[in-house]
Amino acid sequence: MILLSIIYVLTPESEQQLIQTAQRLSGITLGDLAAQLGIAVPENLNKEKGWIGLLLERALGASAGSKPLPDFPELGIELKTLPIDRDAKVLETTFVSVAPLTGMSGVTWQTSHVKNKMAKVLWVPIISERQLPVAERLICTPFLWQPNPEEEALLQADWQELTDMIVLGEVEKINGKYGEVLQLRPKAANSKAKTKAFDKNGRPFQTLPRGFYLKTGFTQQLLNRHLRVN
DNA sequence: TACTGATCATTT
DNA sequence: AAATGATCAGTA
Repeated sequence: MILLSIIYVLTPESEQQLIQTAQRLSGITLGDLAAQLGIAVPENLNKEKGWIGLLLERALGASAGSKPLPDFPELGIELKTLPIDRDAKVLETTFVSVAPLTGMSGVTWQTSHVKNKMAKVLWVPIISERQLPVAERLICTPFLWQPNPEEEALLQADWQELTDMIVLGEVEKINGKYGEVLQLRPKAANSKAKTKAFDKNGRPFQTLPRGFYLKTGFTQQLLNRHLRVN
């Protein structure tokens, strides 16, 4: 008798189906998953930092490519892997979206990329300690999250503060310390990458592209809630 | 050891 | 160049 593959290669047709498939991945290693998908596992992630995210996208049937859409457009769900250690401590910040530095007149929280990306997220925690070989890293129980009013208020406040600074031409004054739960940091190929922004006199200049990231304390709380529930 | 700034691959 | 997927790694 042949075991049914736990791998889902077609796009899920419902939220429940997606969650069910994700749940069936929990408890298996990245090496096992990659083998079933016929994908080679890198020695480390130095040159393939997004490898785990792409692996999970394929396993769950996310729409391929780098389109400006949620991973599961029909379901309005974004997929995020969450690196944790064996004690369920979050190890990294979570990239949300690139930060527009121009053409933001009229942009509000309601229409922001941050709000829309974080509207509904399927989090897949991965025990991903650096010392652990990539193939041995372990997929944990996924959970679907929608920001509650308090969480959304936190995100909105930080987004507003950071966006206001950008609009005022103070983007280069921003560092990772700003924001309680959401920060603005470089998001680029290297420190020489440039994109257009405006200075405080409204004059265009070239600066490092930035992105919004969720701080680890925030994602840690989301995870803790679900650990208590489960 | 936590955190911020730097960096890597791929696709459009 | 900008979007997708993130983690690396030096230093405070």
